[in-house]
Amino acid sequence: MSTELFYVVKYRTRQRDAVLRVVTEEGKPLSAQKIIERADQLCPGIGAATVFRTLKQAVESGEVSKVELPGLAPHYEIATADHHHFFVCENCHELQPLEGCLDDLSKLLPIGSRMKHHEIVIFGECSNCLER
Amino acid sequence: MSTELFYVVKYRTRQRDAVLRVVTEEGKPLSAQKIIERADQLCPGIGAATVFRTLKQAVESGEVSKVELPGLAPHYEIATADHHHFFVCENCHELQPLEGCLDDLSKLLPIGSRMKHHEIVIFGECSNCLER
DNA sequence: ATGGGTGCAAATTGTTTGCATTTTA
DNA sequence: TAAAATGCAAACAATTTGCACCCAT
Repeated sequence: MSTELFYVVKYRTRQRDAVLRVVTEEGKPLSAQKIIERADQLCPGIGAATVFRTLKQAVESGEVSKVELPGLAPHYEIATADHHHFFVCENCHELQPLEGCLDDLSKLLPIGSRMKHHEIVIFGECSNCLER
Repeated sequence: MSTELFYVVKYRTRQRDAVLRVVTEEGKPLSAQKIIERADQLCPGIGAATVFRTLKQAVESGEVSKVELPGLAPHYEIATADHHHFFVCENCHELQPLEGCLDDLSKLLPIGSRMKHHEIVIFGECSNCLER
């Protein structure tokens, strides 16, 4: 009986959990397509709509951050408290979080405008790709 | 005769010229949709396909730069020699070119990777929107 | 039996492509 | 008359939505 209840509870949350597990375990932002692909491995037959719905809700609840970078589809990562930017490998298209930031951005700001936030992206080739 | 020839020559380049004229005259990057809209005013009935084709060719020839920013559709501007970034107003979604840049980006770079280029984007509210 | 979660398929949006026609040289 | 440009409509990719259904409470 208790095992049956356990199974039932697991079933109820299986799909949405799979999505969040994928996002959590990766440690770096993933595109929706990658998340769908991996969630489908954990949970075969999961619909893309479910993945998108789950991501949207998780972003709204603050559990997940939507990472938007130039020229790339939106990526998703588990929300963290720290402020960070990304390195984008132009070869393999993987992202790497960067530590630290530059703080003198305001000197670039147009007169009369107010800065709310900013984005810094470094493009190049990652160590993995350079080794080959 | 000569007037007829003149007319013919003008006709031949009307559509593609309209696209480049729109991009040139604006002085800041425009989205494809905005370009289509304005080109259609200059040159009613112009097809979206022609606009996209023209933009693609102009980018390939180096005449126009494709500007990709986080969360925005690609924008297009007349290519310039100088390196610059953009301010994005989150209210009206207009872009403003920024002067200057930050030069110590490499300190953020992951070990073993090579930087090819970078992007800095400042989001906020522009002076126009703040005044109201 | 009520309501949230789900998959499917249709709708949407933005862009690209194929193709027949027009225009140009 | 051969090559380039054009418009239309179909194709496309990524995401969203409508809807009927399943399943837990």
